[in-house]
This record gives sequence, C-alpha cells and structure tokens, in this order.
Amino acid sequence: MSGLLAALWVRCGSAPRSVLTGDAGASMLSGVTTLSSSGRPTMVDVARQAHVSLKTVSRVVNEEPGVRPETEQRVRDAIAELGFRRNDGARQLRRGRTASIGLIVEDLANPFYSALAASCERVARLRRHLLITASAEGSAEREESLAGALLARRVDGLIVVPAAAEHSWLRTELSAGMPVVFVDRPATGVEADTVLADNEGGIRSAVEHLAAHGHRRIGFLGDDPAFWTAEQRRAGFVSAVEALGLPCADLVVMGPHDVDELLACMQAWGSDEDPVTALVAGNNRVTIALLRALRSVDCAIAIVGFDDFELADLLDPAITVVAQDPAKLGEAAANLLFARIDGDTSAPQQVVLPTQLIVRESGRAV
Amino acid sequence: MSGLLAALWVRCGSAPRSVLTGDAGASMLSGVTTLSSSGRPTMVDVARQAHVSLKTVSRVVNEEPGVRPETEQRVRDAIAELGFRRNDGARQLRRGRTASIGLIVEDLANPFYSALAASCERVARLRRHLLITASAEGSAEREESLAGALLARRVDGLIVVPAAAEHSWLRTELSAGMPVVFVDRPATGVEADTVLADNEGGIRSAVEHLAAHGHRRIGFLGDDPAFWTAEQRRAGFVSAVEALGLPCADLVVMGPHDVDELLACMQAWGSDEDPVTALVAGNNRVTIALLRALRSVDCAIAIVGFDDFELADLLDPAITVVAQDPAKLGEAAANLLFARIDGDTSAPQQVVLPTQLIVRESGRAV
DNA sequence: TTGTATGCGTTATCAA
DNA sequence: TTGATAACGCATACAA
Repeated sequence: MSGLLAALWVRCGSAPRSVLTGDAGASMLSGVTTLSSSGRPTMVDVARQAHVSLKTVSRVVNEEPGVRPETEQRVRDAIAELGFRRNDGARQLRRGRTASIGLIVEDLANPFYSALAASCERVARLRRHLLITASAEGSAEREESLAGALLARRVDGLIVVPAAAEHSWLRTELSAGMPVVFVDRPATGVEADTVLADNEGGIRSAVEHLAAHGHRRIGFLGDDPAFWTAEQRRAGFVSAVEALGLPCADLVVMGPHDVDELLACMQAWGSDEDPVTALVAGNNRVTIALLRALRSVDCAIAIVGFDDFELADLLDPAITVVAQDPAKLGEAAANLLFARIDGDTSAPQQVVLPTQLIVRESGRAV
Repeated sequence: MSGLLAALWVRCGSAPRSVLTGDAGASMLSGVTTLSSSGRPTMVDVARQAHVSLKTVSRVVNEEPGVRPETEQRVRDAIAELGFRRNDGARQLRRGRTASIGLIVEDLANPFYSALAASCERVARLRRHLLITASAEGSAEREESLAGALLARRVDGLIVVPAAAEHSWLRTELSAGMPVVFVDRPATGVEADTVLADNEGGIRSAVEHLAAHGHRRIGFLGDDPAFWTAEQRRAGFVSAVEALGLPCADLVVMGPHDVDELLACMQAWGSDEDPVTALVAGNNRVTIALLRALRSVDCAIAIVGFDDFELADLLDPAITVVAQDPAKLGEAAANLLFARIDGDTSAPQQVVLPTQLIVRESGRAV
C-alpha cells in the first residue's frame, strides 16, 4: 500500500493545492492525499497526512530535538507513504549555502584533469558537498560562461584550471569574498589562491638526471608556448642547463609536433658533429608523439618525459619521467577552497607541489 | 566607479533590507545602494537602483519583450553597477527545473568513466544543463546516498553506472517519472533505460580473430565475476568458443589476478600436451596485469584484450584489442536521458552499442 | 511539545 | 509598457 500511495504523486500533479496556513486552515485534518502543484510531495503534504504542522515535519526531517516519539513516527510514516524527499533547492535558498562547489577544467576526459576532478570530488564528498564539473575545452569564452553559470547557482566555491588569458571578469566576485582557487596554472589580472606543480624543479631534476648519465648535449621539445606550463618548463630547461654549464643554444623547439617535424629535429640534432644524445619532452603529449616518431626510425637517444603515463614501464626502454600528481593538486586545491569557505580570509596563497623523478631506463646513456 | 560600487556588496552585507513593495513603498525612488541581507544584490536592489519595479528587472534579465529600450538601459546599468547575478536557485524553485543532471560512476579518475562523464557533460552543456558528478567507489551504500543527494537537489535526470546489486530504492522515483538512465551495466529490480556495450559480441570477435589465426586452444582471463561485465564476457567467451567447436573446459579463470597467479596459469596452460596458444583478457586491468606478468618470462603467446588503452600500439607486440567507446556510451545515455526529460514516456529502452576489434599484432600466431 | 508567520530571490498572473 | 502580488518549498524567529 505504501508503494501505491507513493507512486500516486505523479498522477495528482495538477491537483489544486490546499493551503495549510491562513484563515481557512481548518482543512488541516482532512487526511486527503492532495499534493502540491509541482507534482512532488512537500512538507506541507506530509504535515497534512500526519496531522501535524509544517514546522513539526521540518523538525523531524532535520532531526531537531523536541518532538514526541509518537508524533515523530506519524511524520516518518507519512514521509514514507508519500515518498517525500526534501527539496534542497528551497532549503538552500533559505539558508544561503548550496553545499556544492564548481570545477572548471579544460577537458574532463583527459586523465590529468579527471584525476584532479576525482580528488576534488572526494574532498567535497567528505565535506558533504556536491561537485559540479564542466569542461571549458580551452575556450576563454566558454570558461567565463561556465563560471557564470556556476556562480549563478551560488556554488560555495570555485576551482578553476584557467584557460582564459585574463580573469578580470572574476574580480568583482573575488573581492566580494567568493572563494576561488586556481589550479595547474595561475590566473592573470587577479590575485587569488593558486595551486601549482613545481614545473621548474621537475625539469631541473630531468636535466640533472641526464647530465649524471653523461649527457652533455640535451635537447628540449616543448609544447605550444601559449600554454603557461609549456613556457615554464622551457624556461626551467634553459636555466637548468645553463646552471650545469651545458649548451642550449638551438636545442629548444616549442610548438605542436607531428612525426615529420620530430624526425627532422632528430635528424638535425643527431647529424651534428657534437650530436644531441638526450631529449627532455615537455609534456605527456610531446613524449608520446616522440615515441611514435622514434618507433619508425632506428635512433637510440635518451629520453625523459614530463608527466607520467600508464605503461611507461612496459615500453622498451621503460620511460623515465617527471611525475606530477594531479590527485594531490586537486586535493590541495579543494582543501584550500574549503578553508576559504570555512572563513579563512588571510592573504591569497600560492601552493607549489613537488614533482617526482621516476627513474626507469630511458634516461641512461645510449 | 562601477567597480567601486560593485565591490560594495560584501561590506553592506548586514544592512537591513528595505522593502520595495507594500504600503510603505514610497522609498522606491531613494536610489540608495542598500543590499539584501544575503550580501548579494537581488532583483529588488537592481529595481531600486534603476527606479523600476522588480518585474521590470526580471523582464530585462530574462530578455522578455515589452520593455522600453530606455528603461532597459537603466536596468542594465544598475545590474552592472551592483554586480548583480541572478540567483538560479531561486529561479529553479519557482520554475521547477534545475537545468542540471546528475551522474554517478564508480570512480571519476578511471579513464573509462571520465571519458563517459566528459561526453555526458558535453551533451548537458549543449542542452544548457550543468552536470553534477559523483563517485560511488563501488559502494552500494554510497551510491544510494549520492543518488539521494542528487534527487534532493531535484536534478532533472540521473545517469548511473550501477554499483548496487539492488535498485528497488529507486522504484518510487522511477515510477513517478524521474528520468534515470543506467550505463555500462543494467540495474536489477527495476525497469529503466539502459545503455550497454555489446560485451558478448566483442568477446566473440576476439575469439574469432584468434581462431582465424589458427589458435585452437584459447584461454580466458576474466575479472571478478561479481562485476556484471566480467560475467557477461565470460559467458560470451564460452559460447563463442563452443560455437567454433573449440575446447574451453578448464580454460577460464576469473577473479583478481596478481603476477604470480597469472604466471601459474601460463605455466599450467603452456605445459599441456596441447598447449594454450592464445589468451583473451576480460578487461583493461587484466590485460595490463597480464602484460606485466609476461614481461618477466619469455613466453610467446597471442593476446587479445577487452578495452583499448593508450599506447597499446607502441608495445611490442602492439596489442590487439576489443574497444568499447566510453564516450559514445555516455553520449547515448545522455541523449536518452534528455529525450525523457523532454517528455518521452515510451517504454524503457535498452541500447546496446557495438564494440570494435582493433587488429594490431598480438593476436597473430606465435 | 507544537504551531504561526515571515522571508529567501525568483517567476507568473493579472491588473493598470 | 509597467507594476502589485502571490506563489515556489523550506527554515527560522517567535508564540502558545
């Protein structure tokens, strides 16, 4: 019978709502299962069913003390019978907090961002918050409109992997105290909490590893320098190489790489009188493109890649990499965000997380 | 000046709210920037600032026709000056739709689920909806509580990769017309829209591929049969092998596999008088465990794995796989969901998406 | 222990 | 073209 009644609430959807409060409130004890216009039972419906007031239902639902056990049971029965579920939207409107946070990444399908998202969600879940995720797909415009949508929903905080070159459109919210944390890359034009990986240190460890294995001419293949991280790593490479007194003139190539371009590089750098014997790849994408390119030629060269990837250890040779930890990045960002949500109003922080050199085989002398 | 005023709304947070409507409404033309108690400007604040009524602001914000351009401009100026942003929570309370959908997966960090999530989000974005993502981490209890949280927020629909063995707790919502789509595995105990991959067909294509290369004794390494997909693939293997008149007794091993166990299998199956010459791995995880195990021994055996993975083509030999398309699964699920949201009340559908055999090298005779 | 009245910020209805 | 007023479903101060 409970099931039957519970299933009733759709079919009564358009029934006129009977008002509980007000002058004509005498109908309170009617016991008729007439539901509100939204098609779902509300606290008012439960109250009518249980012959109590709206407030008493609210007390039971929110587990407030001071309800006689007998009354409480009546309310619980009514809740079960009607299939009532509290409308958190209405609750949040009243209370001013949505118990949700927003996350904007470049592409949720990318393992780096999904690992980041997963740990944000885990932290949010522990804090009884929900995570709303959106992909900006590298578009500044989409980033802004998604952020707008999230802010319009009054998320309690926002984590952003910035795509836009300019974030002054966030300034109003920021100075109004809206908690926002940037991850992986800093925002420009605003001052805000930021969580970054130690790109420079990571590249340095790669260069030092190669140098320790006797490599003296090391090339750098970076991604499009329009990416902030690509540029950071390029700069890190140059300074690391120079710090070791090694050459780097003409040994840095940036930009998207196809197989032909990579092979041309290998060709040029390898046929030198003092040939390049090792390469640092600026990120995952470059590393993999490089591996595909090298597969087609018989060219022994040492490699260290930035970003770890699944099966790096199963390749021949196993690839030595500088690993970031996207899960830790996400966790740090979420923790920082919740500290702000909890009221921390200290100056914006910049957190830099260390990278880890995972030594396999590909960095050795060849 | 706009910026200054805009930034004002935090600091005025606790100022008493002046009422626009009602008997004492003469203060409407005051022009003083006093904000509502929530600390953010509302339509009432904008109305006061622009010397119009609340409803006119609403008209402008929602781009309803019938507002004099001059009036509209005043309202827009006030909006910019105050940094007003519509509260979508309140809007949704009034309109009864949240313009958001929920997605529950096992683990957002898993590339399979993140690809699925990304395409759900993309479809949602095109439909101007937001996606709320949550990981149940394999726990039926967590799945139920997350679903409860999403339903309490009145998401317009729910996509679930089911973890629980029993979904009767969803029956009330389901029969009330709440749009719910299950992906990757069917729900039990309820009838609902479901999007699945063709596990059986995929396995069959793997077996036939191996048979075409002359393999007659083929082993199957599956995952824990508690996973619905693992069991489906096991059953698919048995029927495919039998359909070809090949043996399969004692050639199926299920369950989590560590390196030792896998090596023991290889040992047993390989030392037979009629040795196993090929293996089908039941999923990504098993395939990779198998590759790691095989790396430590010198054992030439043909392999076809279920699930494609990055770099499968760079291994030696390149791994032949049965590929599912998680993005297509997510897209199909989201499209089905939005059809329901749009009012499609036809009988629950079951969509089965084809898999694709990607032939590389590892399936050949060895 | 229980109930009444009001407001959260918006949209919708109806009137001017 | 514009405005007054009543919901939406809940929480909260205050009464009884």
